[in-house]
Amino acid sequence: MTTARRDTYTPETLLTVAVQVFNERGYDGTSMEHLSKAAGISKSSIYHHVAGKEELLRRAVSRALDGLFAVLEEPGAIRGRPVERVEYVTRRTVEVLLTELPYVTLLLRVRGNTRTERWALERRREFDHQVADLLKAAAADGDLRADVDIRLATRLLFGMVNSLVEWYRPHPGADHDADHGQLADAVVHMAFDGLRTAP
Amino acid sequence: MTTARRDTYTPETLLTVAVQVFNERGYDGTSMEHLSKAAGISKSSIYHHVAGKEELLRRAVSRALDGLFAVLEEPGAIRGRPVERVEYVTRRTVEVLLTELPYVTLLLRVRGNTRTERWALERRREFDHQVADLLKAAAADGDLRADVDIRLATRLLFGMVNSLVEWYRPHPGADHDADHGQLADAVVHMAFDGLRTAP
DNA sequence: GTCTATATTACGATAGAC
DNA sequence: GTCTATCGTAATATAGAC
Repeated sequence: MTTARRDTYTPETLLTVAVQVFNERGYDGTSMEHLSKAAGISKSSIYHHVAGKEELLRRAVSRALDGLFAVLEEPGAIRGRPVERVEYVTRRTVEVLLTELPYVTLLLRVRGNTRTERWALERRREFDHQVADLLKAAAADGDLRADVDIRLATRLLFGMVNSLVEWYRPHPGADHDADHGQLADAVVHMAFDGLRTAP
Repeated sequence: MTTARRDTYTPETLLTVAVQVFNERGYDGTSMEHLSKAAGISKSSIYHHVAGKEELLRRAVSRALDGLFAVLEEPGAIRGRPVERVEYVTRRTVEVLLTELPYVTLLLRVRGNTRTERWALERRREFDHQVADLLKAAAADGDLRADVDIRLATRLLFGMVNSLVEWYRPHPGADHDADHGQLADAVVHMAFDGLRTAP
């Protein structure tokens, strides 16, 4: 395949740089000047690769959404008891979030000012809705505490999962898959079993 | 005291309008033009009340931080077993977050591009650190599951709590105190006891 | 593919009249 | 306290040379 070293940009490699800057400064707080400095090429050179700032945003959130929706198609998400499927989806969502960290981070910070942003928000809602349906089925099976409001539980669960983007940073030179798996386990454990010793 | 109706702005009443727009469009995505439209006065009139955009941000995040830090001074946060103090602080943090919703929302979205933003981030970290210390003490007492990493648990707990700003909207004409209390109960219950039926 | 130069618009903030 | 008019700067994006 291609070697890692590249001395000319493609839309893909440029995206890597752009998403990092977007996440540091915020999308609206990032100018094409900021991007050009970070990429080490001039502003006009960026326009040679992409149509503009919003295309970079669209590519980034698309990648994040594709990763998340793919989880819902995996065998573990469509077979078995609902409660097991929910746990599977939660675990895999954490893993995708960590693997595609910069892209998901950007997705979760979108506000809705442009058409692209509103489209992203809509697809996010659709994902959340599908997981909420799974939780509902698990509750109907009696596998979740009866006093839990499902809509609320879904939101708190995602709140916990999504908050990972606020602090997680990959460990240099570590086994990322193992790292992500452990973190996913911790999230699932806390969400479903709680923090307390003796319930 | 003063009547609710005001036909001229004060820094306080202007802040109410500004924070709402900031939360809808993002701070960086909000121009003085946007603010002037929302407030129904001209841009230059805004400068009569406040020094500029950043002062509005500073006032807003200060209010949020003051509310949060005040929780740590309450009797329930400084007396009793650590595990009870953690639960108390969690519950009260939720309540303050809901009572001061627009201000805390803005605080939680600050990126660090200006001096004001970096100051806000620093104070937030300090608050988180103090709660982490409480959790640590609760774990030392054996009141939290032994396999839980405290640093991680703190982050997930705050992730869950802070995510409320992403979807909670006050119910018009409802008893807000009761509403907030119920939500706080649900959050504490999920965090400490989990979602599952039979652990 | 990358550059310099520039068009054009939007932004934060100020001046000064009323 | 609010306005219109405007300044200076920084933004997105394009033109055209190399």
